[in-house]
Amino acid sequence: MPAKPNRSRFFPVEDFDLDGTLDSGQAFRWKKTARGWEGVIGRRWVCLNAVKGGLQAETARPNAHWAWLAEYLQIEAGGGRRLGSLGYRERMGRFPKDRALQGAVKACPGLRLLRQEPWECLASFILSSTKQIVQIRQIVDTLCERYGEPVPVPTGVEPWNAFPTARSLAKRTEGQLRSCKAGFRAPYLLRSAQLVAAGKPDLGRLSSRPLEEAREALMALPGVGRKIADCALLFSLGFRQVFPVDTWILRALRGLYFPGRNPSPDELRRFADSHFGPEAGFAQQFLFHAIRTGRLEAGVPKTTRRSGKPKGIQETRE
DNA sequence: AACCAGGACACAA
DNA sequence: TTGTGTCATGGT
Repeated sequence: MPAKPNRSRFFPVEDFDLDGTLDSGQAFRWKKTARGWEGVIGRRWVCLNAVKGGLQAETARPNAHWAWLAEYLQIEAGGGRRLGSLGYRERMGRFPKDRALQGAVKACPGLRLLRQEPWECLASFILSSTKQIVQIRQIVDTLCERYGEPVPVPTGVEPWNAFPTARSLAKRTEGQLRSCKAGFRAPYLLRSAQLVAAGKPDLGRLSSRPLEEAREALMALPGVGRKIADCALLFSLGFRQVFPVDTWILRALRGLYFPGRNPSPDELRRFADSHFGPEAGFAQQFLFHAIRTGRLEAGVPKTTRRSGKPKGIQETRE
């Protein structure tokens, strides 16, 4: 069925905000250049551009099929009809109809969830703790530069490397990883790489296991707590119901859903699990991006002490 | 120039 | 269980 292998391909899709999605803190390697959004997926260099009616993709080598890219972007692979938008809107239709989330959705049209390589995603988030997104990118870039395999790029494009495999990182020393500015995360990354390289756990198989088992397996890795495990589950293993609670979301939930109160992170996780439903992770990405880009005011100063009584959330009727 | 960043962990109380 | 200090580095 595939046409003859080609280096470029048009994906008809509506409601895909490429800028927002590739710069929303879920993936850390995309760079906007004069050519477009450049990045590496697996061992392939890719350049993406938003064009009328969809996305235009360019690769370095001809592709017999493009399923790998459709999978990453979470859009339909088929050509011809316009696809990808239906599922998108259907999923948003499963969101709760509260004012805060609906505001975030309206503020971030076309924001999408990607499906990344599990190891790259997990390793990136191990490096994310108490780091700003720009700094995570910097560490990841350095790791790729030093320990990733070169991938083919078109002539005239700067060299790109793949994200280093777990096996590659497992061979390094803690000092080497620290010199990539990984700081206190270096031993976590090293030991996790060694375990993953040994198949403990086999990341590729986690996506077909029950959520709790997959989460438990991830949290057994050094440097992987609840939040980082949840990011890997959501962004790379297909568990769309998982709602990672980080400092941004913590403040957002408190400000938007519990004004005047100060629930614990654990309580907020329980609230999120019961409130946001089967697309909770998708909802989280809207809240996160809306708050982080200043399009939605959480308006709550950070506090460590908790007090106050619960207030009902605001509901808007359809 | 302080303050804080898409946290995890060991260790109190 | 829930609360603290610590970890390394750099942006704002």
